[in-house]
Amino acid sequence: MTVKKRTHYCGNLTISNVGEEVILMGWVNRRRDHGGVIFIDLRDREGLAQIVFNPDINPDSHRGAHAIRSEFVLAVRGTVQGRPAGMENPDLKSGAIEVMVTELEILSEAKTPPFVLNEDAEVSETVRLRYRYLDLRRPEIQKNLILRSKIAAETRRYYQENGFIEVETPVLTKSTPEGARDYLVPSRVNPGMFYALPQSPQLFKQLLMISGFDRYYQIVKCFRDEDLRADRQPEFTQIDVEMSFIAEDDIYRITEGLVAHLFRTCLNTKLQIPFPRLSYADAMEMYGRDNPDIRFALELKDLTHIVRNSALKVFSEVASAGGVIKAMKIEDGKSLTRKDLDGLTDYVSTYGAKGLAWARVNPDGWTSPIFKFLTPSEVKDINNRMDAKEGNVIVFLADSPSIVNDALGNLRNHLARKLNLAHPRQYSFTWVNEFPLFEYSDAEKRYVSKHHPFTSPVMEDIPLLSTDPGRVRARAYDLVLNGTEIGGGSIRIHRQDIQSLIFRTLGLGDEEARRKFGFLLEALEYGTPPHGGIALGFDRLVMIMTGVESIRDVIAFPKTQKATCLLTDAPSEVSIEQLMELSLKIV
RNA sequence: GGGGUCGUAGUUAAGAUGGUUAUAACGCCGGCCUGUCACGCCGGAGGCCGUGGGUUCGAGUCCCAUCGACCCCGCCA
Repeated sequence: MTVKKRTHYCGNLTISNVGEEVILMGWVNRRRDHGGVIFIDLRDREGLAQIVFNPDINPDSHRGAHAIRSEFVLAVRGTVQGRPAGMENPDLKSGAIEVMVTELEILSEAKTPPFVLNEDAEVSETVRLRYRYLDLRRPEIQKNLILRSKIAAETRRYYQENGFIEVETPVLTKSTPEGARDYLVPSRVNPGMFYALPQSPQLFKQLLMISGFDRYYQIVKCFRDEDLRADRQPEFTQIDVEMSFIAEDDIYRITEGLVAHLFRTCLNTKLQIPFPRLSYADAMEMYGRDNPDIRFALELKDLTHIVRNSALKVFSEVASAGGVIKAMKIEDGKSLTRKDLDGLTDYVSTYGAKGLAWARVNPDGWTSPIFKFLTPSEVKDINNRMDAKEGNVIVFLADSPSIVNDALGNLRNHLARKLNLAHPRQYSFTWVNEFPLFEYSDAEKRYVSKHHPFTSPVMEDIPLLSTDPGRVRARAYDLVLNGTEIGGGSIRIHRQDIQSLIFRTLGLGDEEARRKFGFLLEALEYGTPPHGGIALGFDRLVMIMTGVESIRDVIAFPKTQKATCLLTDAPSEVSIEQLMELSLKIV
């Protein structure tokens, strides 16, 4: 056989290659047999090229081409020629040319694939994941992973050029309390002992600052044994960053620079930096969530002061019980039918809301189930507060602050999707900061860190640690893109005494703190620079940059919602010998 | 742990109120076809209706359980 070495990618051939003899290797995307001439679309990662088998030109190859089926792997030698006039295919990058085959070698035959993968045929995800290696042949998926690779490469380039050092941290490490459930790995040489897979390299990057690396980054796998969602996998990737001798602004600036660099180099999109900043309190007040999508307005307005003494009991009773009444104005209320409005009540019920009131604004009042319970002045005050005009719809929710914010904050996103208020190709970033340091856990009956226990409190709030921990603000910040938290970080505690104070507030005794984090507390005593950092959710960033809805579409071999792999069938049982070697017994 | 949607040829789906042999499209196989590109035309094969139980003279269809996929709540410092 004389066919030897590939000379070109199929998808890269253009009119400029006409006349050249080329050797292509790739998969059969589709075969069109006309009895005489046979056309095959040959596919590789760069695209398609039409190759032609003509009995008059090369009878041998033409005979061989009869046996060819979908997904066979071929090597062909041939000459690039311009297509006859009128035969060009404008849908194909290489549509102006074709390759007249002079020599064919079938490198590999293929079983008929379980699903057609050469067009956007809809296939269930179960089948796709079962045969992921075939699914990954589809250009749409390849495109995502190729962009992911580029984003990773540009991330490394950016941090390298800005004086950051990539350091790898252990995957087998120590289980720590607080935070997500750990994945555990038994130690054979230490029976009864376990490593944990890292939820993030948090402590290691702080130790690296103590070691004097000054600027660290890493693109790193993290593991959290929690339930999955459309944007959550048990193993995921972070862009992890830490810097010494800095404050919040330094993190903001370097991170804005990264994101702008990535969008410019990978999407050819110019971002407006610096990004706007929003306090946690303002975000909750205006948007009901700490990760607001600010591509659209739909702001929440507090009406509690207006309806506190209303004859409408749901309002007055909630207000006197310490709850709030908030409302949202939908500009184009006419697009919502009565049925739609009732549907919104169902929607908010998943967030614990017991009901949702609505009002259509007319010139002479409202069309609303609650209209007759409100005084004309209450209606007028609400209209003024909401800046309501004819044709608007106002929705109201009365409940505890957390339910109102949760329900309306999610309803806000829901409505934006339903009414197409958010442009998919618009990228609206915002920083959210001044988070509370702690939140009270009803389940554990104690304060827990909202970010993590190494987050520095705002200095002037330190006295509150002993009197009112819930009011202590953290030097923490999240980066939010189009309503998704794509990153978060903080300025860390660099003093051992304050770190101990925080542990105590969390209900962690000195002895326990020593046992769990002794190495960090000790390290803090050996000269620790002020430091802080951030971690960006790499998969989520790639999701938004590729425009896909599922994190599984940017991960080559993702897990199902039950955290299994349909391809490898992991997790699976292990032999009794393996268990014995690890001193493990299944309970 | 909880709520919801779904499961029928290889794939995607249709199968009112239970009733002969379970449909269609694409794919697959065979034949014809020398300019197609979602090629076309003719013919054909292909099914434990996710699984197990129940109701019934009779179940793809009704009931119960169970398995699996997806979305959501809780959870995710």
